[in-house]
Amino acid sequence: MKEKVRVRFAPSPTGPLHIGSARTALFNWLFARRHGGAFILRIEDTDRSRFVPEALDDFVSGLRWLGLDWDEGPMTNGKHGPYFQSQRTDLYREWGHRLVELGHAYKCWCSAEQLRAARQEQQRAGQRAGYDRHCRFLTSTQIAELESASAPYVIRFKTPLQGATTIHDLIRDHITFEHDQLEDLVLLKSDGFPTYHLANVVDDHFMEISHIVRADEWIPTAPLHALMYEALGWEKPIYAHAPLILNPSGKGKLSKRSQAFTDGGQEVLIQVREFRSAGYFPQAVANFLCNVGWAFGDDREVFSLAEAIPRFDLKDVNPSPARLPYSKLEWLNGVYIRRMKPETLSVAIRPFLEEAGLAVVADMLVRATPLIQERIKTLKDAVDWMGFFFATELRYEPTLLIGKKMDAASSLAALQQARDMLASLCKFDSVNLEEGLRQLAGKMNLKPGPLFGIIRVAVTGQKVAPPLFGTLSALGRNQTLARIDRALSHLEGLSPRD
RNA sequence: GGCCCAUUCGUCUAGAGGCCCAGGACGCUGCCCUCUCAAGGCAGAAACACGAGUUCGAGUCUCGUAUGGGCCA
Repeated sequence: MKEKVRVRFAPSPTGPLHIGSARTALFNWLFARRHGGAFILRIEDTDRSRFVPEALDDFVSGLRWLGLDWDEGPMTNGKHGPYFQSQRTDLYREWGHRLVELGHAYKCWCSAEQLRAARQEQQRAGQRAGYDRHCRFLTSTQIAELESASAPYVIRFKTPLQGATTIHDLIRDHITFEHDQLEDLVLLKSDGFPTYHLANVVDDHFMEISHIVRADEWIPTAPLHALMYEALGWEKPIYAHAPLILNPSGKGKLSKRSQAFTDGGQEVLIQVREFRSAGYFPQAVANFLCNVGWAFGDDREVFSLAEAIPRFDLKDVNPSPARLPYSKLEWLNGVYIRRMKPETLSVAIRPFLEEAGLAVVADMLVRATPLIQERIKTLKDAVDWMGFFFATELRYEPTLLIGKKMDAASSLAALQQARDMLASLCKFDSVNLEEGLRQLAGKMNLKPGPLFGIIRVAVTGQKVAPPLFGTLSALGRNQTLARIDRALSHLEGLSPRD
């Protein structure tokens, strides 16, 4: 076993950073940090047809946002670069041919038509599908002939026909594959580009990767890779196949989805950047991801990555696939929000308000933030909870102004008296407001609830809003009175008096 | 269809043979607090897929079945 822990996260730049990939990256990172090892970022960009140029930026910003820093890879130094597979194709070609020289791989000249015909023949005969190994058994004269015709070929791995390969996996112990179930897969394509298998094995070897932590879905390729290491005489890394993340329905893996969708009313986020723009904190998302497939211990659910590092071990990762408990993320994000300093929170909230088109007033924001801190679950929630502070004109159904068990006329009278009292109140702060309004309710023989409700709608335009007295005081006397005046005219419209 | 993986409350999980008539968390329900909504407090409902075996004893080990999933076709 290699003495130094070196792990890698090796995404293909085919789209934005997926939450499932992020979880794999997180486990790699935790493992590296736990053992004082290196976390390497490698970009597997040999598939030109699916290449998305913006993907790299998205990976970089997504990983950084989550707090996962890499020791080697794009934008950092490293002795094992380059870290883009597209810049290493000579290496793959070299080792692909070396495998042929060593007798562990062979050139295959079969055309697409030949392959299709062979497959159909196998199906008809009820045999196992897969390449029929035609070129594996070519005679040397046949090979020489094809070589001299310089016909296009691929390089296939020569899988042993008998025996079995056992993969040692940190998360699931041993997994054994019979060789007669394996295929002679393509390593090097006819255009000279490597397949995933070749590039992966070559890179992991030369980058001195000690542990391969990847998703469950790669288990079937593990025996091929192990066989390749053996053929090349290279030391094998240790495998750890992390459980898959499933769709919320439990049907199918989440990775198949590329962007957010709605499932039974629940918004299902897929891309890391979607979590970000939905108003989740990176600490909460990272914490949340840790709790799927792994447990901190001591019945603790809330913790930082720094706290997780010393306790993390791949051996403790739960092998069964899981869905993301999104409702738990909401709760967790709320926990982080409640723990923050209000000033910090208001800074985080601001862009979300602006995004919603609100004209944010800085000191109003600072005054209002404590009122909503324990009520919002995401930063985006702030738009609904404090948007009215910044609205120039409130829009609401005037009948909402009618108090519970009251009519328009009595509501109008109550609001009018409240307005007079608020206008004359000596100090417009929470304590005074509460005292004044409660006294007023008593004087008018009203229960406080209905009265406060009328004022709440008048001032916020909503039936549900932050605590009334704090809201009024944060809003200030002028705004409060102006909004009440508007409400009074609404009520007058509802109760025409002669 | 072949190979492979997995299976504890609705969900995420703890549990490495007796500490488990199974613990925590989210969610849900009820009560308390209360100006609405939250937050908080208290209480509650809720699970070892099934069947054999090993063992004095199995959620925990073995095998089979079922179900779900992955890869390939």
